[in-house]
Amino acid sequence: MQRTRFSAMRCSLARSLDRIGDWWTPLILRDLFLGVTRFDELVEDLGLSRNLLARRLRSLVARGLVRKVPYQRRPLRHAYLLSAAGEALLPPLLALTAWGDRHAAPPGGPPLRFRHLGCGRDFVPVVVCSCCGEALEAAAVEARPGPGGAAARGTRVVARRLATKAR
Amino acid sequence: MQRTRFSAMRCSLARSLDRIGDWWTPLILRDLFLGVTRFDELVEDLGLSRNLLARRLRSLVARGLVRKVPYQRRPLRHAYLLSAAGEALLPPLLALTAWGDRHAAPPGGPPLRFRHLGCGRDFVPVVVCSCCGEALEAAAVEARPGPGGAAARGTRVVARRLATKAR
DNA sequence: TGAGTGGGTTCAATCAATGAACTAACGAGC
DNA sequence: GCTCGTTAGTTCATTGATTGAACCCACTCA
Repeated sequence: MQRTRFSAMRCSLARSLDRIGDWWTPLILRDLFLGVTRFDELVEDLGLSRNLLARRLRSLVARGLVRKVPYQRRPLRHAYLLSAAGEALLPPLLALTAWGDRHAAPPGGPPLRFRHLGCGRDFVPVVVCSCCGEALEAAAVEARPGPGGAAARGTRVVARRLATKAR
Repeated sequence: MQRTRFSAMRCSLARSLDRIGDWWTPLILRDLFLGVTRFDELVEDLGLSRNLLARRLRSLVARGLVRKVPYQRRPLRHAYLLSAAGEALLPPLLALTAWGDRHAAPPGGPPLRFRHLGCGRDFVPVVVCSCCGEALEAAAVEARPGPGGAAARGTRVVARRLATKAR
């Protein structure tokens, strides 16, 4: 009767959520990106229990999203830094943040702004098509079966549904 | 001792997670987008308890991400459809899915492919800068304080850290 | 009248999160 | 040598969330 894990599902969103879908995990990753990288800083910033933070960090390190790196010796102390895979999560999380700015904004406007060092300006993240560069909208996206598809838990009905337009 | 809600945090990522961060919720939204829109279909596809699905759908409808729409009368039956705000979540979720394809791929390759009806080709979602159109990378993004920022829970340390580079 | 369908609710058992208290290694100062 | 302060955790009881099974109800069709 353990909580259902998503890792076995034949769906990349489920497999992403298996890595970062736990309560607090995306906020921990955000803090690591923002430079809040030490255990006690994370506890103070987020206000979560030390207990849970330790467990989440262990899991993130084990899955290769975070590295535990010493920032001083004598006494030995560690900071938690994003790995390459962890940094690759930033753009999706930024896109989610932008959704929050638009559809769940806190009083007073966006709490954080982001500047792109490439062009030097404040920006909004936009998700575009890799082929034509156009901004994506739900109505213009069609799902089709991929090579790794299967009718496992999480795609039982979806697999049937997609098979019809397999082409 | 209730589970910490993220809604009061002065951080748009936290406020997004307050809406869709619950266990199962992003997968429910994915299924609605893929056309799995009825209660029993969702139960069969995902394998979650009817109990929990009912609670999640109620919450999504209450928050305006999903609409409950009759698809037949006699007997009256409802389908759950994405609202405009719910559809706006698709691009961020697609970006997260693409991360899963790269960094947590299931055996056999991507389970789903997506086609952009704008250009007619299969694509990968890319998160770009709204100003220059360049693909975003963590190293080229700098966070700065916004108008709605504050040192509440979730941004205690972050707010201090950002104040130094306020200008 | 009886079975079937779709869409839920109720309930007990177990897992996960919370918050407080505790541990431990080390250095600094007296 | 001894105590105090830092940093980074661990342990534990309490409460909340998830699970899976069983049940309910309105409605239709044979």
